[in-house]
Amino acid sequence: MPKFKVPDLLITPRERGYARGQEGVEQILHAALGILVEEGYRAISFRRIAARCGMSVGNVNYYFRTKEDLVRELLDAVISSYERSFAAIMHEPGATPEQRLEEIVTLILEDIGTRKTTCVFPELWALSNHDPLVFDRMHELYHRARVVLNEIIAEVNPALPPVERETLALFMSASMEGMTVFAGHKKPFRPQIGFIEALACKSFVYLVRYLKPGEMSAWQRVPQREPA
Amino acid sequence: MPKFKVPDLLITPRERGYARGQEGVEQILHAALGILVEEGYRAISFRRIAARCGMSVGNVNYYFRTKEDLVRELLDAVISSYERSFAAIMHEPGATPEQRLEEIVTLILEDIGTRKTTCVFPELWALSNHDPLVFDRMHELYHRARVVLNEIIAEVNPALPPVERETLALFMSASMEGMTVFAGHKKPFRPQIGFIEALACKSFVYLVRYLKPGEMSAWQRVPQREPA
DNA sequence: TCTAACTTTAATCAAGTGTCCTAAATTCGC
DNA sequence: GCGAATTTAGGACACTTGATTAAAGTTAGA
Repeated sequence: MPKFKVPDLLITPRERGYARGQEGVEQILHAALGILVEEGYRAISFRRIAARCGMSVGNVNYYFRTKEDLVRELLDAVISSYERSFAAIMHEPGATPEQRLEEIVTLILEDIGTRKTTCVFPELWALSNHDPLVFDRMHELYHRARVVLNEIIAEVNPALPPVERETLALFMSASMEGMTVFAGHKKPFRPQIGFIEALACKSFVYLVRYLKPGEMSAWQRVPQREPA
Repeated sequence: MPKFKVPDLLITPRERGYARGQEGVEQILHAALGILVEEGYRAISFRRIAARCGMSVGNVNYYFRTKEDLVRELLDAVISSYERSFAAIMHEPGATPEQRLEEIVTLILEDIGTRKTTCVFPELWALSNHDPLVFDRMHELYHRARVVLNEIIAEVNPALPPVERETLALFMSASMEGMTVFAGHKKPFRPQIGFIEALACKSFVYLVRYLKPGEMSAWQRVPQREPA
């Protein structure tokens, strides 16, 4: 049903080495992803990866000199895959903004139903609380997602000031991400995803269309103060 | 500004033992929470807890015979605290449904701004993917949150069928939870929380008020099929 | 063929884990 | 203040697991 599907990993080919070697890194990264999905981030180790893809520990370590290298490349492969999907939607010709919005909502809500996404993203969110590198890379991904939403909003409702446009994009993105915990893979509300998708689409389209410039600012009661 | 604030832990007193002992468990649980917040779930260990609250390892082990006991009681103390807050709002007399809805939105969006919540919940979401006990306890919490929302929706829009009411409650809950990653403690959009709160309140109130019975079902295009 | 790329084996070294035990110290109701 | 119940310290046990490396062997492809 969905037009696009996000691939598990987008691995950038190495510039040197045999074809066999490329196969090796891909095996390793897929094994690492498997462990991340099935047992969580902290379970990733050279030993476990080796066991999972029938390699020796030393060989895994040959491809990735340090664990940090490995994890960085793994996250990058996961995240890049999403970025390419967003870019595809953005450059899709001959679709109305509303159609593209519904496409994005469908893409994301279908994607959070996969085991990979349901498991990997909460892991990323938790990690990003302690690891600045993960924090940056993850928010770069979300930024690109919002760029697409922003563009759609600007097309439908050009009078809306940038701050309000961006807040709206953020609201939509966060709403969908939040669904992961409730309507993700094997989650209690996955069966209702049809209702959820419909509600999300309609309420987003309504907001995008009929939100009046300045309205959001007017709603705001007392400005929040930030603690030092 | 918010009427209610969710306490860090709600610890049920033991039935036997000295007062000193009760102090002990509280020290331990607070230390464990601190580690969970600062270093993540996997960092919790008897030794680290002991170090953090100036106790001996043996003593921590005396209060909690196994690590599983400790973690279970910790999560329960965290979660119970929320449940009590929801109950407080539910039984608040003399407030219109809309007022109570705005109160809940404010409570939750303020709460996700605390370091504790921003760190603990993503950890819970990740854990619940692998640990059935965490899964159950966490979804029990969210269920209670939705009960409150459901009641409000039913008051404002009694004609709405239960399924649609529940989907709407879910949508609101998930939208707010999703904000944790973006507008939580030290997250990029925390400063815009005023805008976000306003947008959330207004769009939720709008949905609750003007959603027509059967509308959600009509929007749904093709029913999703579940993979075996 | 011959060299660069791969692969294994085995080992090192370090840190950490939960749990249990004993013996001393302390609470606190009486 | 007595004394039993409770709390504390400290260490020992018995593992598991971790990243990383060195040396030797194998394979691929120009």
